[in-house]
Formats: sequence, structure tokens, C-alpha cells
Amino acid sequence: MSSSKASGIGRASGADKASGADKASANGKSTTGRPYHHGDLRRAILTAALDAIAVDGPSGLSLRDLARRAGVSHAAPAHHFKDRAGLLTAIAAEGFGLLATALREAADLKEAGVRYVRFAREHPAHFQVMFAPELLRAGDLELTTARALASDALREAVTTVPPEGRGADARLAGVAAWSLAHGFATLLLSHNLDGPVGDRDPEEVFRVLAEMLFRRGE
Amino acid sequence: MSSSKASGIGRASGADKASGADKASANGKSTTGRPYHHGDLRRAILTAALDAIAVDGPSGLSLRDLARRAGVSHAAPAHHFKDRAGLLTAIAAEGFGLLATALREAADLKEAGVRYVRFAREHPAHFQVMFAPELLRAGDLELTTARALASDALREAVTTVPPEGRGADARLAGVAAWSLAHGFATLLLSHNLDGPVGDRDPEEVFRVLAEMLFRRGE
DNA sequence: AGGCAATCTTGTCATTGTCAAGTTGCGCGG
DNA sequence: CCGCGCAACTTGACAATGACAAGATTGCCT
Repeated sequence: MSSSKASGIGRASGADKASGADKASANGKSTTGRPYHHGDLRRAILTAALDAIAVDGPSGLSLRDLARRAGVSHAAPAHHFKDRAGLLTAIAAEGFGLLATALREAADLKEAGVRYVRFAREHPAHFQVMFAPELLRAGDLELTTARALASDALREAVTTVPPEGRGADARLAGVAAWSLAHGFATLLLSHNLDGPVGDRDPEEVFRVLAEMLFRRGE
Repeated sequence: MSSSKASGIGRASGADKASGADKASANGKSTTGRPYHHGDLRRAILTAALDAIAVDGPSGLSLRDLARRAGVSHAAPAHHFKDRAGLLTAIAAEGFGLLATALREAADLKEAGVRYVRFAREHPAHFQVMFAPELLRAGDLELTTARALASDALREAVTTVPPEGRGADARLAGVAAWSLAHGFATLLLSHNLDGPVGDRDPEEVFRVLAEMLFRRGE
């Protein structure tokens, strides 16, 4: 039951491929002018994959289905991402990059946690893939550097925690914050907190949790 | 009778519930036995699946491979578990049952968290499947009841938190504890804490984190 | 203009999940 | 004691998928 006809991301849009007339839009983005070679298929497949993953999870992803959605042949994705693992690795790397920039703007550790949760909610597909190691190519350079970037951003945020937070070991404070945020985000995405959180804003709920963790004398 | 030690997931342990078909071959003798109908294939496939999942993750699971490992034909698993989702659902249900009994023996909320982490480490395959909703049959009765059981056990543990834990809302304290434990366990299993935790005992590390959360005046 | 390399297509193969019959052997009612 | 039914498995088939190998097409560079 695949359904999900083309349309949406791909070109389609009624243009036969021989349309040599319109080659404008060198910067792929507009909905109409795909310069034959699809403009940039790589992006199209990535976004199609993100859509699919957000719905069915990374396991249900089908390269052929993505190709169909993008309106290209079944082997086209393999040219950009070598195989399934390659595609997912690219997604994970992109996710770590996005997360790194999101964390970098955080004022303190609590705010970093809030941004972590927000990231998971705004990019659920990225988030899921990022933490599914058995689906990724472990050694990939782009992935490891992006992950290191995000890791640095988190580490930097940890330094902002007030030292009188009796955790003593700053590293453990970081692990605590990461665990709390990651667990909350994961449970949220897997709909395990629908009851407790209810209709409250998840980020506000998390703020309360974070305050429980980093309760200073104040 | 099901309250045997939790570590016994080995092979051919007592069945969990129904399956009243086995009466003659109740005793597991047979070194070469293979009472033709394989004894109990259901258990064999479950344990084979747990092994495979622990190595390759739930996504890489192949029913045909499990059948091969069990020495049966490729369609044999389908008779016990209707399909892939059925098998994984059975695993998840079993996992929630195990988790429920593990949590029930906890003295307080912190200890419940420790047991949560221990469960994840001792039953990584169960744990991964339990929180991969898109792989499960959502409406399954056995699953939902087992999940409710575990949820009750956790809720009960929450009541043991000292009320002066300034979280005020007991529900939020539960969410905090769950998030912390779940995040720690998840990051642990995905090898994201190999650095920070190092060679220390993860449960001890988690104890420190839990103390950061539920710091009372003391 | 001509060639080259990137991009995409077509074709193919092994593997897998799932369904639809068959087959085997145990136990139960007669 | 016996055959009959039923549960546990087997055999066979089919569509879908991932991956690979060549071939076709086009933009670009010189």
C-alpha cells in the first residue's frame, strides 16, 4: 500500500523533458523551472526522504519510492547517495549540522536543552536518523565531523552551568542535561508523553524539568 | 510462576502465557530430540530475533534469516507471528512485561531509574523495539496491556518521591525521572556516552545523575 | 565544435515479506 | 483402536526492493 503518487516534491509539473526553452532558475528552488537534469535531485531526494521518515520511520524508507516521488528512475538516488546507508548518513550529518548551529545560540545549558527539544520536534526525521547508528555508515567523514561539531557546541554549553551546581563534575552535568533532553525528546516523538504533557507546550514542560535538574540556591 | 530471575532469557525458558498445545513434550530432554514440530518454535524464533536485533538493530531483521537460524522453512515464523510487525509486537510486549516486573521491585523513584537503565542494558533488543512504534502493531491487545502494566509500575514508583521534591507536580517528577533514565539508557545503547562514562559502571553514573534531579534539602 | 564527465535510465539479479495451497504428525472423539 | 481434525510446518509463487552494470543524455569546458 504505497499509494503516495508523485507530485509534491518532484518535478512532474507537466513538462516533458525536451523543454529546452526554459532553463532559467539556475538556483533550484522555484516550483516550475527544472532544468532537465531535475535541477538538484540530491535536495529533492533528501526532502522526500525526510517527509517519508517523519511518517513511517527510517526503517520503512524505500529508495525506489523516493525516486518515484521525485519523478526519476529507480536508480537515480544511488548516484547521489551510494546506497541506503549513504542517504541516511547524509541526513544524519545534515542533522548534526543543524543541531550544532541551534545549540550554538543557546545562552546557558538549560536553554541548550530547550533548543535540543525544539530541534527534535522541528526535525523529527533528522533526529531519528541521527541516533540510529546501525543505519549509518559509521566511518563517514562528513558524519563524524558534523557530530563532533554538535558535540563541541554541547560541551561549550555545559561550561555555562553555574559551578555551584553541586554536580561537581561538569562532565556529569553535561551528561545529565543531555540525557534529560534526549529522553524527553525521544519519548515525545514516540508519543509516550502525550498523556502527561497533554496540550501544554512541550518546551515549557521541559523548562520545568530542566529547573528540577539545575536547581541552584537562588 | 513467571517471576523467575530476569536474567533467564536464554533459550527454552518457560513460556509466558497461553499456547496450551504442549502437554506431552513438557520436559525438555532431547539432545537430538527435535520432536519433529521443533518443540517450541515460537520461543526459538523470539530468541533468535533478540540476538539479531541486539547486533543489527530492529531494521535489519529478516524473518527468513530467523527461520534459517531455527532450521525451519522460510514461512514458519509467519505461523506464530503473523508478520514482521507481529513478531516485533510480541517482543515489545514481552519487554514491557519484563520492565514492569523489574520496576515493581524498586524501593523509590531513583532506584526505579537505576532498574530502568539496567533493563535497557540487559535487554537491549527488547528496549529498542519497545520504543520503535512504527515497527509495531499499534492496536495490539497484548502490547497495550503490557505497556499499561509497565506504566502503572512507573506511576507507582513516582508516588514514592518525597513530596518536598519541589517539583510540586508529581506527574512532572515522573516525566523528569523517565526522561532522564530513558535518555541515559538510549544514549548508552547508541554508544554516545562511551566517552563521558568511560569505564565506570553506568548504573553508578546514573545514580549520580538521579541525585542531581531529586536533590532534597538533606 | 568536440569531447568529457556528471547526471540520469534501463535492465538485471538476489533477497525479502507475504500470501495461498499442500503436507505431516499428534491427539481426541467415536 | 482408528480415522479425522487441527495445529504446526513446508513448498511454491509473486511483487517489491536494494544493489549493480552498462548505456543514454546533456551541460560544460576548452
